[in-house]
Amino acid sequence: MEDILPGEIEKWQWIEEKARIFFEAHGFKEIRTPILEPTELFVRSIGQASDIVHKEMFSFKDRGERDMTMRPEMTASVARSVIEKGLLKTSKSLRLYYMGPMFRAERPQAGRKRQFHQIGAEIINEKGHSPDGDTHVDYEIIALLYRFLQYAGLKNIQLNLNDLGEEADRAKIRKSLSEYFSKEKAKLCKDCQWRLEKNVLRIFDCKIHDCQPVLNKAPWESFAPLSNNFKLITAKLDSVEIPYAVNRRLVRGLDYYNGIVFEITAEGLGAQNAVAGGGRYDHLYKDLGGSDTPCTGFSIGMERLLVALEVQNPQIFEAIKTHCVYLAPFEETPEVLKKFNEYKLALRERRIRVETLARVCSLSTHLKKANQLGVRFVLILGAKEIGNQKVIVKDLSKKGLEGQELINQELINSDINSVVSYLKEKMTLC
RNA sequence: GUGGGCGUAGCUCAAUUUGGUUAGAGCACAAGAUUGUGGAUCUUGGGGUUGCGGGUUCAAUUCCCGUCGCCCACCCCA
Repeated sequence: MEDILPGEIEKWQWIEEKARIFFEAHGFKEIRTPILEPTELFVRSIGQASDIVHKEMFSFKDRGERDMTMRPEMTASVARSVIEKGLLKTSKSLRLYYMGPMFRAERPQAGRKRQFHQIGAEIINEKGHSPDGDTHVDYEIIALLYRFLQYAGLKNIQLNLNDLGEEADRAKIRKSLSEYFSKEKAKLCKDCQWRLEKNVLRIFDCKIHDCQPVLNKAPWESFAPLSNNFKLITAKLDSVEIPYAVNRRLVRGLDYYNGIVFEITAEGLGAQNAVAGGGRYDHLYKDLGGSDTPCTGFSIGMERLLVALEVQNPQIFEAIKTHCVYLAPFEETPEVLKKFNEYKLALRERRIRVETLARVCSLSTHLKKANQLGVRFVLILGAKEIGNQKVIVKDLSKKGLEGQELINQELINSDINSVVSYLKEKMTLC
């Protein structure tokens, strides 16, 4: 588990702000639930046989001997909360988003932490408009995820889709797959033989070389051809030019998924290249004691998203620098010090971050300091400026005297708002 | 849960092969050269329980045992 320190936290604040703006604009409301839940919640939702439940949860008994678990994902917690608080009694459907820490006790690896963070969204009990039915909601959640990642600045987004089949057919599909793999059992690795007993779909995740021929020859298509709904969804994605690939071997490790599932991968993440994943889960609410509630949702790994963004474009977080002004008074006259304090106060009152050295020192020392602090703009203030009724705004991103501008100081005195808005405009332009 | 690798200054590493003086360097940090224009250079300075515990030895960063942590991959997921 990791500390997130100043210098790094700005990136997190940046992506969190983007997420809030984006999801609120799409009609989603934030939900926050406790990190601790009864273990039973995750066993019933994610599934007893899943890797997450049987070997990756931080679980313990509390003082009342209750079995508690630190949440390994958020969908089950959201469902629990919606059912418990009766949110669907006062509104027919819900659009919720969340962000926060999740916990899985795995062996660490590139792009994998035991405490990691997710941003996710769920569309709950929203029926699509006929004649497309629920497929419109599936399309919307996929498009939402895709557009958000674009908005965050991610490039080369690879979207993979699969259709796990309609509920009515699921038992049949599993049975058929089990029959097929049982015949080939001798050719499968130990893990796959275990999966055959516990959860046959997961066999498709196997990367062992010797298993591949058997997996590739699995007659998926004859048992579970792509449904009409799936075709409707891909047609919609085609129409808005969201590229995707159909991957019949994409199965997910959380048992509550049915119907369409999806995953997004990005480059630069090592072996753990999945940035986001999700899908339809129509039976979770009923399994947890609620009523029949069709749902779909996704979650994004924040650590992986930040890594991918930085790998693709190392300059992407530079913009964070611009929201700050350095004040450089370098002559110790009463007039300079008085002006210095006026500017400092005025800027801070307008919530512009101001950096400065506590003591008066040479201009070159000030500039050096401003540069170290990663500040973009410097307000230069000396006796000459006082005399000229001007102040110098220096843009450090430009070399030499190129990025300097003079502002009439009377303007600043008579209307501080105009100076602040001048600076704010400069900052947002960056 | 499985396999491999690594723990020495804030960071990246050297010294360990063959045990031997005060554990070094670069970067970063602090002060100055430098009181009107930054990222450079030079000088000086502060920084270490060599992951932790035990053992062998006159002597352990170095050898042995244990332990903890981290990294990479598998499994699986974000």
